Amino acid sequence: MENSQIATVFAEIADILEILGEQDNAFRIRSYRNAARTIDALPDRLADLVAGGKDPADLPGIGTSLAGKIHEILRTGTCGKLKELRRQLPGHLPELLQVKGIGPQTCKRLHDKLGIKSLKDLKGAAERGKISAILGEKAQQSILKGLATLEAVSGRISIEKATVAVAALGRHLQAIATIRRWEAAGSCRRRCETIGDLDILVDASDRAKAANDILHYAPIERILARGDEKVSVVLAGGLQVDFRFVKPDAYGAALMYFTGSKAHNIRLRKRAQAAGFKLSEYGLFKGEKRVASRSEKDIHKALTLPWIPPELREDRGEVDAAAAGQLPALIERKDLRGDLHTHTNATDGASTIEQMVAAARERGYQYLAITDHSKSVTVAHGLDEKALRKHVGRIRKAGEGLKRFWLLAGVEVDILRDGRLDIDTALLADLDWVVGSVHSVFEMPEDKMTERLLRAVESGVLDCIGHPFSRLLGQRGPLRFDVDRVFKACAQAGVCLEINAQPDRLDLPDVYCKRARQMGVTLVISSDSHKATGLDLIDYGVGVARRGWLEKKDVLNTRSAAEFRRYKKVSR
DNA sequence: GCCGTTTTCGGCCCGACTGTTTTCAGTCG
Repeated sequence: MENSQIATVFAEIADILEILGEQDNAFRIRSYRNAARTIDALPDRLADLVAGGKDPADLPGIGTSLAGKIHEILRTGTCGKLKELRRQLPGHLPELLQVKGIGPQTCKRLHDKLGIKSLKDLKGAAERGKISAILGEKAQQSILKGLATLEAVSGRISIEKATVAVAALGRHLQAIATIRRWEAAGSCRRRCETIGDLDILVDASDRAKAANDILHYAPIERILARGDEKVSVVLAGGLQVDFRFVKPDAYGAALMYFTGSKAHNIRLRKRAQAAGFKLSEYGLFKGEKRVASRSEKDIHKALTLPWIPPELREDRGEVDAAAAGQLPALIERKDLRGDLHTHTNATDGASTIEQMVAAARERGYQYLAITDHSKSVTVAHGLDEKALRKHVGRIRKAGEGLKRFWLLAGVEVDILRDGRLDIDTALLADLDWVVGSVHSVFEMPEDKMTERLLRAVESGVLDCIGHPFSRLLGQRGPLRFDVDRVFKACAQAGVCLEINAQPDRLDLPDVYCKRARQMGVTLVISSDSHKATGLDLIDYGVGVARRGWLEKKDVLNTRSAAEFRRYKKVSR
């Protein structure tokens, strides 16, 4: 039983209670939502904690009643309260809340007046024009648009696409004379895996003029809202962008507020409140008096906290850690000394060995591992033993003449369905760096997948597991295996876990970085680049590592070539 | 339904935008 499954039960209870709409329930509903959020953000599996004797009521926002329900959910997979509520509200009404503009009240009216029970019903009613009689013509249009958005993208884009969109938008904003300063906040600044919409902070000397100029940005397809404080638009392709106008003397407060996350903001506001302050996007107030607002640092300082890096702001213990002076010194891109997972034109890459080396040296690296695919990955023209031997010869030759640069001859070897590797072990033992990855048979019972990975880890020839969950964001879910057993085996065998920086992978995910570190596993951040310029994608991996609380010392490829050689000598 | 270094009762994060029961409820972030 995963945390998200437990959280979903509580979230659905909250949704149904809200649709049923009994007024005195408002704060009970909030309790269910708080509990769902708390459980979702836990770094460890609640099921394991409870099995280990932990009382769920020790968690913040969870008391005896919810603790009882947690035990019930762990035992039966659901809870009686939810079943009873579902009887009171037949159909799939909570799914209507996914449509932007529909909240619990509207949901209830749609059900009571039109008998709507599901998204499908809603779409039918909207298309036949039945909604306007109840909610008005504008609401009907808004619902149709909301449904289209929901179907089109299911919302989110990769951090890479968002970063590119911000850069393009930035060129437009830069040229507007009335804009003094601007910055992307929100999930983009926190470097989340995927981005729902962009929040852009704008400090302008003349808001009306600035808004007018902003709206001339060619990719804007539709204007959603236009007020004194904010302008919301949708770009071609469906990305929503909210521009927030802020005063320079409240810039820090606004930046903090719009960076989020929501859960982090709530945590911080409660801390402010407990100290007799009020915190909003306009500043930190004591009564009517504003005591801090210009910069984030000012506000953190007034709350007796050090500045908290945006990547940590997820309400995963960062506020308490800050208060205790125990924030990690997060790893930075400039700490990296090499890249340990790259491809060349020998398989599915586009660049030669020499081009990859040149690109690595340009980036100040001291070492680079070439790790092309092995024979099972036929679509990538993977190498068999004979081809690999030849390729390794070429890599070693290319490395011979290099001064102060270590070119490692490696491979990304396939972990077959039974856990064997698809290249002869003797050959693997001769290589400088061996990444083992799963590229096929992703669906397997959890215990079989665990055995598969354990066998690979314990083979004695692997240096690292590549993209350990083999997920593709928005396309393929993560491998299911016993995370604790596999991580523990990695720690014991001295096998690293990779943070693969490809934007559609970002694998290990951030919360598992934290867990792996706690269990004593060494981590590696790799670009998995298929061309020379692709080495820069490693930045997205650094973002994941930072979100996973990692420091320089936790990541192997922050070590100098000399230190890395010493590590290699003792590891296998 | 949860919680407590003023409290076991009486609170619970804060503000903007939209549409229109035109004074505020509903929704969003």
